[in-house]
Parts: sequence; C-alpha cells; structure tokens
Amino acid sequence: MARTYRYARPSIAVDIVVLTIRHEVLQVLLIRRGIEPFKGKWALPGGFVRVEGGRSGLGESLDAAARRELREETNLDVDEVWLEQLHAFGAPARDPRGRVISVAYLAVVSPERFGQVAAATDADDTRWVPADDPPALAFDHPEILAFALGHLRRRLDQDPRMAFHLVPRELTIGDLRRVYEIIERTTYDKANFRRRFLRLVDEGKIERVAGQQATGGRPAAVYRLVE
Amino acid sequence: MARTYRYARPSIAVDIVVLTIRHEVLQVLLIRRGIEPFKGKWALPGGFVRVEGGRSGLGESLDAAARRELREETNLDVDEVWLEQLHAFGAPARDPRGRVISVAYLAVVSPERFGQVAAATDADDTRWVPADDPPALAFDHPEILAFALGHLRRRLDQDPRMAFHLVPRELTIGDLRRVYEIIERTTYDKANFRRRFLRLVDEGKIERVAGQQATGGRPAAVYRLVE
DNA sequence: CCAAAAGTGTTCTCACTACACCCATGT
DNA sequence: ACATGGGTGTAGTGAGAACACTTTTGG
Repeated sequence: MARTYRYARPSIAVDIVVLTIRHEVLQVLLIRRGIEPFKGKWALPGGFVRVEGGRSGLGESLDAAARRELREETNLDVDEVWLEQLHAFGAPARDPRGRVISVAYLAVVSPERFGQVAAATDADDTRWVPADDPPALAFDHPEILAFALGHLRRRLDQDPRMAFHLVPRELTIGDLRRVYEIIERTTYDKANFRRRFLRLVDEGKIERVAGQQATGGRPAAVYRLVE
Repeated sequence: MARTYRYARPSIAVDIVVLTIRHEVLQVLLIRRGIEPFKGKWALPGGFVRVEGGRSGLGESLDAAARRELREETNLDVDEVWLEQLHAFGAPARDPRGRVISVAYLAVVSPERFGQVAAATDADDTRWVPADDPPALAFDHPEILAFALGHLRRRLDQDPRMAFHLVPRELTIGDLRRVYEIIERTTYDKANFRRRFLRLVDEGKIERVAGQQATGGRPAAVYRLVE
C-alpha cells in the first residue's frame, strides 16, 4: 500500500457527451457551471470519480461514476442510455485547478426517453444545443466533444445498436433513416436504405411488430430491436 | 485549486501492450515484476504517470508517460513506435495496493526496429511471448491484453498504417500479407490481396521503390509507405 | 385529385472470391 | 528440372448506387 503513495496523484474525473436528436438536429447536453473555474460557462456534465467509500472502501468504477454523474446532473433514466467509454484526456494543464485527468464517455439517448431532461431544457443551467455548433465550452471540452462526434460518425455504420438508442423503441424504417441522415449529414436513397435495414431483419436483429404508424404519407410498418 | 483537494485521489498509471511479429507469431512484450505485488509474475510494461515536476510543474501527458515508460523499460526507439491509447481501466480493486486507474496503450513495433529489445530477450526479466498464449499475468493485465488484441484485429482492415509498423520500412506485398494472415489467423488469396494492396498504391499511400528483394522464388517488388 | 411518404423492381458498377495459369529465381 | 513464391487473367457473386415506378394514406 505504501508504495503507491510515493507518487503524487492527480484527481480523476469523468465527462459525458450526451447526444440526442431533437427537432431534426443532433444535439448535446450542456450544463452551465455554477462555480469557478469557468463559472457561468457551458460545460459537459461530469464530475470527480469517487475513490473511497462504497462497499469495497475503494470507491466506484469509471463506468459507475459516469452513470452516477449522468443521473445526478441530468435526471435521465440511466438504465435506458447507451454509455460507452471514449478516451482519457490528460493534458497537464487542461484544468486550472491542478492536475485532473478526465475519462470521457459517450451517452446516447432517444427523444422518447429524455422526458425529465426535456423538462429542464428551459432551465437556466441545463440545455440541449446543436452538437456541431456549440457555444464556447469550458476546459478542453471542445476537444472532447469533437472526439465524441468523430467516434459516433465512425461507429454508426459498424454497430447499428448505437443508432437504435436515438429512436423510439418502436420505430419505422424512415425513423432510422432520418437518424442516419442527420448524423452523417448526407441523404440516403430510401429504397437502398430499406434493403440494408431488411437484412438486419433477416439476421434476426430486428423484428416486425403488429400495426402501422401514420407518417404523412402511406403508413409505415413498425419494427423493434430484438433484445 | 483548493476545490480539487476535497476529493480523494487515485494513483494513475499507464500500461502498454507492445506487439510485434517474431518467428511468424504475434508476440507481446512482458516484464517480470521485481517487486511486490505480484513479485516474480509477468506483467505488461508500465508505470505511474508523473503529475508533478516538468516544465509546467504539473507533470507529463498520458501519451508522454506511455512513451517514457516504454523507453525506460524496453530500450525501444520510441520514435519509431506506433502508439495509441486504448482504454482506461478503473475497477476499484484492480490493484491490491489501493485505487489505481490505468490507461492502457497499444504499441506496435516492427522486427527490424526492436534491436535493443531483442538483445534483452534472453534476459530474465524481459521477454517476448505469444500474444494469444501468454503466461499468467499480474493485475487485470489479461483483460488489457485481450482488449488490445481485439482492438488490433478490428482496426487492421480499417487503418492499414498500423500494419505497416509491423513490417520493415521497405517491404514486399508478401511481407504485408503474412502480417495480415498472422494477425487475422486466416489465409488470403495472394492475387486478391495483391490487388487490394495495389489500390493503396493508386491512392498514393504507398510507393514503389527501386530494386527487388530475393524471396525463395521469383524476386519481389519493393514498396514503401508514403509519409 | 394531389401531395407525401412507404414500398417495389431493375440496372449498373465495383469489390471481393476462387481458381487456373504464367514468370523468375535458387538449388 | 523442379520447388518456391511473385505476378496475371478471368468468371462468378453479392452489396451498394441510381432511379423509375407503384401503393396507401391524409387533406
């Protein structure tokens, strides 16, 4: 035990890039800082990892810290969120308070599930803003946000599960296509996108559910992600 | 400054999964621990991040710590190494000395460039071992190694730069094919692999250099990665 | 009827596969 | 001569792009 103490120690934090799609725009959740440093500026939700207390006396895991901060700061139903570690940011001067290393997380939530946060949208201290055009951010949070967006865009094709957390649990093919188009900032041919989607049905990853959904045109078939 | 100190702090370490191909096998570099805990056991090279001293008084970045540890523990020419952050491991009890969070790195070196390490291969305390069949490892290093191998195999196709760090600077198509076959644990049709490779030449990522290389059969054309 | 969005069909291209074959070198 | 690996040619398959078309709803 003693050996560890020969080394100076940093503080360790988690910062969470919470993304959703609102009003056809990819948005990120920000919190206005109430204390120094960067008081009054916008920042990603996050906080320090607890490294003592709890069952083991050694605190919580990084994932647990991310989930806890998310719950405390955003009122999200954390169990419904896609949460994934991104990268550790450790530039020596990234925090004016001293040496703080931050482990960044990506959280992806669907519009239907952020009810509690939506309520806070009007609040002065919590706000959804366009992810590609955020206000000035505290610390190195611009870098973290850019990393998260790059990650999301790279991963979207490879792992469709992430995209499914941005749509309602029961979705139409058009719903999913709009998510892809907004994130990738392109358009997809609806016939070709449909065929790609239907392959996932063949593979058993998605199943059709009964009923239809009104759309403004012909009603659409409804699908659901298979657990 | 004071605010930071309200929170207990963990120690923060870097651990590096150094991979190369020797004798047609993917191998990882291990170090035998000379001190407790896990004294006498094999472990990944690594150590604590310096968070004081240096120019800023705040210590070194995570990347710098990884490079420094790599240099100190392996004698590698660190400038020639592909180094990439993988993941932060922060389970509360992963280190018996107390709360230690480790940021894992992947380092990829080519056989032609590990001269100094090769010398140490016979040493009692530094050894290359098959990456898919390592001895018992200290801490959560089995998990870190598995993560690194998964990462390497997933990334290999998407970013050919990584593979190029496993071959000599001047290489034949066959050299690269053998690297892919060893890592992916399959075989590739040589004609088809060749065409895939030649597309990289068309794209300007690789260029042909003068001369040929003896191979045991017909001599092979020599290529080089364009900086 | 018309707009809007779902859903179908057809064609082209391109990459990856498999496999047969030719070429240049060492022994 | 023959084994060995580099290098070439070709036909098949499957995914994606492009685009014209039909279907079903709401207004």
